[in-house]
Amino acid sequence: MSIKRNTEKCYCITFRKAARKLTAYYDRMLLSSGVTTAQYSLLINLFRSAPCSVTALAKIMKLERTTLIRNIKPLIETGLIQDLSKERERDRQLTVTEAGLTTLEAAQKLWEKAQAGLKKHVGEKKLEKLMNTIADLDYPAQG
Amino acid sequence: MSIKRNTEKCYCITFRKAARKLTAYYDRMLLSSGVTTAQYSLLINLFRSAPCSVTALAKIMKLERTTLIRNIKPLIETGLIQDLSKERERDRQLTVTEAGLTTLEAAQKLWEKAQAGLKKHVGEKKLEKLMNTIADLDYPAQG
DNA sequence: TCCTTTTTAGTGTATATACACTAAAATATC
DNA sequence: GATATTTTAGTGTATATACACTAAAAAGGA
Repeated sequence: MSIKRNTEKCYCITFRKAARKLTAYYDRMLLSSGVTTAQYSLLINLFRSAPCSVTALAKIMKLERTTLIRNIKPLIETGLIQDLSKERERDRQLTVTEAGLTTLEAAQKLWEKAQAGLKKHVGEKKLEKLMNTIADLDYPAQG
Repeated sequence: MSIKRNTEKCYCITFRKAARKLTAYYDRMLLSSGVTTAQYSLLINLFRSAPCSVTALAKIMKLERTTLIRNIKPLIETGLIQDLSKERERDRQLTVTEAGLTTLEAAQKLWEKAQAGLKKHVGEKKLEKLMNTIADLDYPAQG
């Protein structure tokens, strides 16, 4: 049994914590719109591509399709998204509803404030550099 | 109704995606140990501080206490963690079990490989810089 | 046309996360 | 010592995520 007590910081955990903090900031900013940051992302992406199937939207958003199905659910229930496809039709035709557009408009304004606030706080150059770095990151297949 | 179709990339969403990818890489690396990266993190942190209450561990890990309670559950069920506190005692006394230590030892070796693999792939300097940047990030309170 | 393959959607189950709330134990205060 | 306050744990509920699997529709090929 030889377990090291002191190890370097875990890159993964550090990253996850930062992502949570950042999410909390954005969610706080979007609070009055009634949607979360993930939901805003879903709405704006659907808005751009509607009418759109779940699979197509998942590809656009680079999200697991089954995750998207789950994320869409509360938005359909609250009437922000609707499915125009017919009974027994395979491809869904998701669109943003009128109510969804109203929400989206409000959320976008808040989101812009969030982006601007972050830029101001962190520094745009630093932020851009950071984003470019992490967006390009890919990982070893096996290690 | 004025919703912008083309906006800059969302810093939050970009970050979340990167965190998911990174997590997938670490989880893949730890697969044969039987624990996820988050569970490894929990185990090693508890190992360092045991016996330890939920609240204390949450502070150490900078995690929501109620989140930790939920994360601990499967580890108690699979016998990797145990609670030595007595009936009706308030403070929990969480410790890593023998089985937990065995798992932890294996997981730590894999985790080290994951860290090393990432360093090699991304470049240690770049990675360190990135981590320092994101660890220090804090966010506007209101925007 | 019939059969096979591919595509699409969805469910079951699980981890990870957090907020609001309750319950109870421990501590402080009078 | 009795009461008020603080601390600790835990549950209810919800979003976010992903893997394994099933079902059914659509497309392709013989």
